[in-house]
Amino acid sequence: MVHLKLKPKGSYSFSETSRRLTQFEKTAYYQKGDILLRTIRLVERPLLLRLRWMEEALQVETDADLGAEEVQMLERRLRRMFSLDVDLTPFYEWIKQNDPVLYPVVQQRTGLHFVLDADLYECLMKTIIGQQLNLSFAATLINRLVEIAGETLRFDEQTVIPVFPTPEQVARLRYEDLQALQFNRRKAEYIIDISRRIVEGQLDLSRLERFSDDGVIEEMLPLRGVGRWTVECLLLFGLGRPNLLPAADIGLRNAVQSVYGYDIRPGEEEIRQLGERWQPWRSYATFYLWDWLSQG
DNA sequence: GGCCAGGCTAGCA
DNA sequence: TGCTAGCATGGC
Repeated sequence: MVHLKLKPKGSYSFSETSRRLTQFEKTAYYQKGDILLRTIRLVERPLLLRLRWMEEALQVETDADLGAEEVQMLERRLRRMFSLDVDLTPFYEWIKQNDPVLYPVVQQRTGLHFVLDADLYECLMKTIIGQQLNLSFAATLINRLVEIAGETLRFDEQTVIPVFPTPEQVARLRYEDLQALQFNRRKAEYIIDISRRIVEGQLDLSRLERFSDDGVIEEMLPLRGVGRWTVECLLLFGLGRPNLLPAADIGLRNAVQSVYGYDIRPGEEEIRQLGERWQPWRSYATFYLWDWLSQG
């Protein structure tokens, strides 16, 4: 058994951060009392993690038998997933000085951090599925894909937790399998075709870590099913880039309209202009506005 | 019932 | 180069 105790840098609110995972996203995380269950793959190997917040740290347990190197790898992965090394103090100071309208929205959520997906493949698949759908239906479809293609790990007698499928597992599906789950034909093709490209070695997502934001956009945009918004989500929820502004996103535009009191919904260009004052924290400004939107 | 969802592609001018 | 129908369904 492995037990990690991961302390965050700066002010970190686990209740704010995890609230989104169980109430809002409704995929990947499962609540068992005060424990949060999550499966991830550590070098292909599926692990069931038990997470909880105690003594101002993220406490992580798994029954898996891991070597010292794997434990280190797991620790790095989790620090990154939960943004434990992102100190938001300068962000709060910056918004206080530069954006009095956004400041109350930010202040209400002090300590709220991004939770990244477990890996880039999972993030890409979820984002493509979520294109243009309302979030609850998107979650339904994601759960159906996980169920049809992935394996499961057992937590206790009654509780079995699914593991997000590998590209190999999704590549084996037929388009019709996903259509039967109420995916539209084209979305079924995007998901399976991209998975097959990864399996065949034509697409290597791990290379993206080293690219600039624009480099990632340039690399990913030619893929069928991947538009600008999808890459922006990959940069936010897969790579954790801090200064990304998905200016065309309908949710961000709606939130800006309400918070800043615009008569009509602002366009992409207006969002870009407004976003200038959030530099170099545009990802977190966006994230807090999204959260404001889903919370009211 | 109608319109909109944290879009994207293909087809057309 | 720029515009738009169609997608598959849930939620309001």
